[in-house]
Amino acid sequence: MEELANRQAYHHGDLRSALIETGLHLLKTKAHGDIGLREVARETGVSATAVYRHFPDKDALMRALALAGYEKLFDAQEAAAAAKSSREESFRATGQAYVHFAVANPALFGVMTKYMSDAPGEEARARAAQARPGVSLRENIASLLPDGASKRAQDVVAIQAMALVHGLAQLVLGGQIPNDPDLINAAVDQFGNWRRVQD
Amino acid sequence: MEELANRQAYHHGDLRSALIETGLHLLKTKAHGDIGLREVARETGVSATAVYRHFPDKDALMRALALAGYEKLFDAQEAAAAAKSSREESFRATGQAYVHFAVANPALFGVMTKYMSDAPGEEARARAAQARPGVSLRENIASLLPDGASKRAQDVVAIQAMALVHGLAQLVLGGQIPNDPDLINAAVDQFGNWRRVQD
DNA sequence: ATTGCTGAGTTAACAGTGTCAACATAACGA
DNA sequence: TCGTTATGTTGACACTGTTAACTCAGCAAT
Repeated sequence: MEELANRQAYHHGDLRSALIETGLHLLKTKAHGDIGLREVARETGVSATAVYRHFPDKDALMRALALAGYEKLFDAQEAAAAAKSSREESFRATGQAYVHFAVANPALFGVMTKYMSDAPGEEARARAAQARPGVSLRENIASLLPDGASKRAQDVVAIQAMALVHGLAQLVLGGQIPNDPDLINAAVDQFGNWRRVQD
Repeated sequence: MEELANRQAYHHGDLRSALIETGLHLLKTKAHGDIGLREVARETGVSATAVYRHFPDKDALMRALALAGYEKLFDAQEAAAAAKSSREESFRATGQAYVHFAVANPALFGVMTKYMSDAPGEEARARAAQARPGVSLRENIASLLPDGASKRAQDVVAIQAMALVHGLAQLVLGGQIPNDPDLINAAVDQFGNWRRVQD
């Protein structure tokens, strides 16, 4: 029986990975709305309480999914920036990649923002992964500033860049601004323009 | 008995208002996390199913709360902008008011973004109220553009302004950037600077 | 090899949720 | 005064996250 085989497989410890995998799969097809602990357990072909052998509670499972999402997002940003040569083009690519990732994976992005926010005693790896997309933007934008720019100026510009792409993503997902790639890209691009003339 | 008096009062039709009121009260004290239909009914001193005489389902109740929130936000923006004289100062004030409102009412703001997004067949009043804060920003920012600015340029700048303030709010609430009013205000202010030099 | 322990899964149950159906009753117009 | 209708009620259903008690595979040590 394949069930027996699966159960034996899970017994070696890859149930945790399997849960995350089906979780990501569910989020890919959901588009909107939350995902349930029982739902992912059921879809994995395992009892609901089996989840608790690998995660202390639902939040922990969702944070693991969020972590996987942030890693995917970071990969997408790197891939987008790799093709570009200039620093400015790299910044634009990473920013646009952020928004496009959110639009392409709305449910996953929702989980990322909902469960990764303010992670209290999370492991260092998780916090690092979450911060990476922001750091990515931060480095690219900092390289565009004048050499003598103050740390304060760098902070402000970095925060603006993060807020711009995060806000764009959220507004498009919320339907408050149309999902028009040209418009989105223009909004990101002109931020780069701004930086060049700024103080 | 006050209970009897309340029930009689509700019978005249102000239960709907009462539910919204206690809902807003609950959101004020919650800080984080969702609110429940049964919870607000219980707190109002009424049975859970009574809610269904005034709202078709939980989503409708939450959208009503979101609507009330948007109206409050708009009032806060107007109050902040009223004191200012120049258009540029008005824009800054409305933008900062947006972020500060979100930080001051995190749970309510969460409901606004979660339930007001993509309202399908909502009444015109609701959509209008939701759009008002954005319109507020839009008008203020448009007035800063050169007279001959294309509609496209206006759209892009308006979207950037909305994304900036919305993103700032979300990032502060998520703990991804520190809740430092000076930093936030600086981020909003320098967006105004940018506009002035832009093409 | 048997024994016993531990890790990883199971079922059963509990509190809580949103929602529906059936019932009660207050308020008002004929 | 008497229905009718709007506005409440209780009871139930399916679902959720979570806990407790149980089963049992697989490995370590005698």
